[in-house]
Order: sequence, then structure tokens, then C-alpha cells
Amino acid sequence: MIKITFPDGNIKEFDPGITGMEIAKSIHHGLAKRSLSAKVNGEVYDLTRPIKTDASIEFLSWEEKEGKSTFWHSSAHLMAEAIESLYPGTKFGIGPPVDQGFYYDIDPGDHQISADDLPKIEKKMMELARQKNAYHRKEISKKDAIAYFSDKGDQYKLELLEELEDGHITFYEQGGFTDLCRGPHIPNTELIKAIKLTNVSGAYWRGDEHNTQMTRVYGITFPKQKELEEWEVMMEEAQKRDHRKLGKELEIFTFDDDVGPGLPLWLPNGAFIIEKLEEFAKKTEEEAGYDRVRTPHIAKENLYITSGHLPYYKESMFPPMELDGTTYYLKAMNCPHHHKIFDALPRSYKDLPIRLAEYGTCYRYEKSGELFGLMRVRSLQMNDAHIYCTKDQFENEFKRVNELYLKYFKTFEIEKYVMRFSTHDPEKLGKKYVDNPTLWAETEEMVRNVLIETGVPYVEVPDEAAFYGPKIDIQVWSAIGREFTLATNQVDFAQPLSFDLTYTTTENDRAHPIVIHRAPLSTHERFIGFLLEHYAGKFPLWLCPKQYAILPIADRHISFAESIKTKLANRNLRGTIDDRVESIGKKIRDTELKKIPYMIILGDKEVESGQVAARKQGEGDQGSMSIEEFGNLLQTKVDNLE
RNA sequence: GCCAAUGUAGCUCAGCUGGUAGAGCAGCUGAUUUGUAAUCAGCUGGUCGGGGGUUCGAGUCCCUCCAUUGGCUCCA
Repeated sequence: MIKITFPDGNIKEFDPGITGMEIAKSIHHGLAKRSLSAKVNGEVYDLTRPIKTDASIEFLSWEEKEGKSTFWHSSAHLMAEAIESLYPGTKFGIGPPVDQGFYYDIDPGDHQISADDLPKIEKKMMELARQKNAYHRKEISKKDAIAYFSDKGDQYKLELLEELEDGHITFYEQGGFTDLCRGPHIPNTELIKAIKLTNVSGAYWRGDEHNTQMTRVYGITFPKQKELEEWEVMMEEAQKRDHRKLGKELEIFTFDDDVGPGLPLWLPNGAFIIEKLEEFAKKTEEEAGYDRVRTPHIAKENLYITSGHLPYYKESMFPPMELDGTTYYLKAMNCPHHHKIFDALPRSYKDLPIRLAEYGTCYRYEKSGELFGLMRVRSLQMNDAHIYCTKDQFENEFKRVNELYLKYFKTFEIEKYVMRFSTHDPEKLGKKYVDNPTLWAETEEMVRNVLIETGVPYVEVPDEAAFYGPKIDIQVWSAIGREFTLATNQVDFAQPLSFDLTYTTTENDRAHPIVIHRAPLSTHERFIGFLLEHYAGKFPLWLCPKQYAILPIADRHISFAESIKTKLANRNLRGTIDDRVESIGKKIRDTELKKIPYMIILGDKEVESGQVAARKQGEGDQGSMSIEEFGNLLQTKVDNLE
């Protein structure tokens, strides 16, 4: 007998070779029905896989992330089966589950698979699912595995097999489809009740752009039709929050063909919000000891040769221009200019740390396929600063930068984030990274220490550092689940050396400072894009271009409206008067759609009582109050950055 | 840059197998002076992304370029 330990600590005995399914059934038929896979001694098992030794067990259902993964992984196999039966001769790459469903990379040979084929594949999948085919796990020798895929002529699977060790190879089979796969899988295809294939795209084999491009088919499946419907509603909701849509509706920004791709034009509302943000950042950073500087948008080639950007970063810069026999570049970053400012004066250890900030406009030649609304653009303004400090000051400075992030995140109610600590790959020294192994080791160690000390949760990602040093990026999720990098905090030991930046030490020697590049609010473009989705276009009051709208019911109420506006303007509250001859219903609707946070409705009653009828966007009537009270209400929120 | 899809009025979209553009909203004009999410009527507005081709005839078919979108790759 073997001992099986349950999550609640209970232990039961079973015959060796019992399966998860049988154990679940022995407890409760509901559990057996609900479970998709099981975690056995920490490893996710098929419910049909025999358990041979003492083990802990935890059943995984649709409610668990790993249960979903199992479900979607099996769905990928089902899709492959459908594709193979519809388009015989298709070769298969990899087909994993992802956050929202699954995909399979396929090589359909002569037959092109397009979006038009998806309904056909979906239908076939449904048909196959209803056949209630079990997923069979089979351990197989490497030799037999190679024979199978050689026979099939699937070079992709053969390539994957090459890297696998004999004795650790498993096949999964359901219906007429066999795949090389680690598993695990759900017991049976009939669990898959709702299927939606979402799109097809190209994907390089093994993620390398030098390899052939395969066709990637994305899909998502559910154990209940209703869940698919809910998911579809959720996707529609997400679309409404898309910053590109909101940016247009709220007149924040626009693009124009004649201006160029990735070059946003900020409309007055957008410009207003940016300037409010800047005002806030300047104040916050002044308090944190930063000095602001200003630098030009272009510089001579030599600056970027010195900085090392030309060898490492040239393809992301706009092409050079020739002026009077000299080559100039548009700046893609502010740091080289700032280094020259550091270098403009003799510096002593007594001056350090020096923190130079600039909301500098940069231009980056992002590849055309990478542009994405405001999130990836070619002209951008960074919330940038460079800190020059001694090695001793480094940890403290780095910590202070992290604290600044957290402060900003709190202000903008960003609760979900992850710090990614990017380190270098020693094999790529001199190619992707500045060739200075000692300093890489030293600085990575320092950053790691700060992270451990401050107790901030982080993940370490190898081979993603900047060319000049390790960095921390902060990953956030917009309200619609879009993930991207906002803040960045980078260590740079290389540029101070290449620019020969020095300060005088206590011993009257010369030493190179360490530089920290940081941009907590990322770029204006990305940050506004993020905020649009984060707040669904309902910006906090302090950022709103218009905080309130006064809606007079008839012409005769306009003069009262103006006197109120003046009073509120005296308290630095911003608003408009809708003096159109329109019904009050229409005025309210228009103001609601513009997402102006507060409305004041003015009619005879208000003129008589001297009070205002307040209405809140998205919430409705707030009742009557004095102008004073209304002003206080808004003022308090603005003061608290709400 | 690569694979695929899309591109019709300021916005959202319709336009069947080719027969020379249509709606709602917005805008303008007029009437309406209105109590918590759309008052009514009339009008204006498009070289159908650009260029080329096939055809008696192209928004519709073909080629090409541009842009956008979904991915891949990339991302200081």
C-alpha cells in the first residue's frame, strides 16, 4: 500500500498504481468530475497516470491556474487533431497553453491557413471533442519516437526530440492524433464544451527570426458554453477601455499620415494632462533632490560613438543627417547629453550624488511592426534623470529611486506590479554587452543586495540587461490585462568610463562615478496610454482637463452659471459652461460621455436658493449643496491627488 | 523587418455575384427655453488610403506602395 497525503493533512492508503481519478472518485464523485489534473509531489499529473509511491496529492480544477493550463494544453492537442484531419500533411511545432488559452505553431505546407479557416477548424474540434476520446500517456524510447516522426516527415518534432534524453520521452494520443508531449492532459476530450479560435499569425520557429516562419493559431476553450459567453463579454469590455479608442473619444491624441507613424499629436486635453503630470513629477523630484537640466534634440555622431550607443543601438536610431560635413543624430536617449553636463564642471565627492532630471524628447526608430498606439512610439518624452554617485552611495541612491517608484505607484493606484531584475549573459560580452566582467559582477551583486534588503519581490531575468549595465524594469498590467514595462531603473558603470567622467575623492584621487538611469513614469506617451486604460478614461480629478461642467437649464440661468464658474476658478478649479440651447438631458449625456467628473445643474430653483444641484459622472444626482460645499468637495479630492 | 487581416463622410458602420456611393451620430441653419444619459426639421459633407492595371464600366477584380490591427522578432 502507498500513503497519499491530502492538502488538509489527511493521509489515506491505496494500492500502488492507483490513479488520481480513482482517488478522487473514492472521496467524492463531484471532486472526480471537477478535477482536470492533480499535483502529485509537486508535479502535475494526468488523472489517469498511475501513482506508484507515497505522495502528496492536490486536485486541480478549472478554478486553479494549473488546471486551466492542463485544459488548454489538451485543447491545443484537440486543435492539432482537427487541423491534421482537415489538412493532412500538416507539420507541428509547439502547442502550449498561455495566459488566455493556447496556440499551436504549425507548418501547413502548401495549404495556407487563414482566419477564414478557423470556423471550419472549430467545428471539427467540436466534432472530435464529442467523440469523448481519452488522452493516453505513453512512455516511449527515443529511437521509436524518432522513427515515428521521421515517418511523418515532421522535422520540427525531430528537432525537439534531438534535445530530449532517452527514457524521459512521452507521447500523448487522443483519437487519431499522437504528439510528442510532456503533458499532463485532461482525462477526456468531452470536457471541452466551448471553443473559440481567436486568430492566426506568423511566428518564427523557436522564436528566432532567422528560422522559417510558422503559422500560429490561437484559441481558447471552456468547460461550459456560458463561460465562453462571459469571456466574450469581458473582451468587449476590454475593447472599450483600449487607450486608442478612449484617446480618440476623449480627444487626447491623434496620429496623422502626413506626420508619420508612431508620431503622436497631443490634442489640448492630452497636452493638459501631460503638463499636470509633469508639474507633479517636477515637484516630487525637486523634493527628492533632483536638479533639472535642458538639452538639445540632436548631437554630433561623436557623442554617440563615445557613449557606445552607435555600436550597440544604431538600428534603433533615426538615420543620421549631414550638416557642414558633420554627421548629426536625433537623440534616442538623454544620457550622453547629461554626461556632458556632469563633465562641464569639476566635481568633488562633496558634490555627489548629483541628480540631473529632464523631461527630454527623444526619437527612436522602432521597427514598423512594433508600433502600438501610444505604448510604442517613435517620438517620446521620458520622465528621465541620471544620478551620479560614488560606489558607497550607490545602494542608498538605488533604494531611493525604488522608493520614488512606489510613491508614484501609490498615487496612481497601481497595485499589481513585478520588478524584473535583468542581468547579462557572460557569453555575450563584447557583443551585446560592454566587455567588463568584473564590473558586471560587482554591480549585479549590488543591485541584488538592494533588492533583497528592501524586501521587494522581484524576478531575475538573465540576458536582458542594457548594454551598459544591469537594470530593473517594472512590469505593470493595465486594467484590461495588457502587460508592459513602465518604470525602469538602470545601473551604468560603462558610460562613466567611456566619457571619462570623474570626481575628486577624499584622497584627492580621481574616481569614476556610477550612473543610475531612471524613468519611474516611463514616457509621457506610454504613461498616458496606461492611465487611460487603468482609469477607463476617468482620470483622477487633479489630472482632468475639465473638472466640472455647469449645465444651465435655460438661457436665463447663464449669468448665474458664470458667477459660479468665477468663484470656482478663484479656487483653481477648472470647468466649462454648456450654454448651448439643448435639453438638459442632452447636456448631461454629452458631459457624461466626455467623462467630466462633476456636473452642476442650474435652473430656477438654484437661482432662487443660491445652491447648486451636483451630479457625479457615472453615479448620478448628488443632491443640492452650496457653492462653497461643492468647491470644498472638489478641492479636498484635488489636494489628496484623488 | 516577417506572417496575416483591415483601410468607405469628423466618428461608428452598410454597400449582394463589377453598373459610377448610403445610414446614424457629429457639424451647419431654423424652430424649440427644456429638471438629471439623445427635442424636431432641413442642409452640408466622400477623387471609397495613394498609385498603376484589367474592363465599355472598378468602392467591388489584379499588382504595388502607405497606414492601422493581431501576432512573431526587437525593446536603454
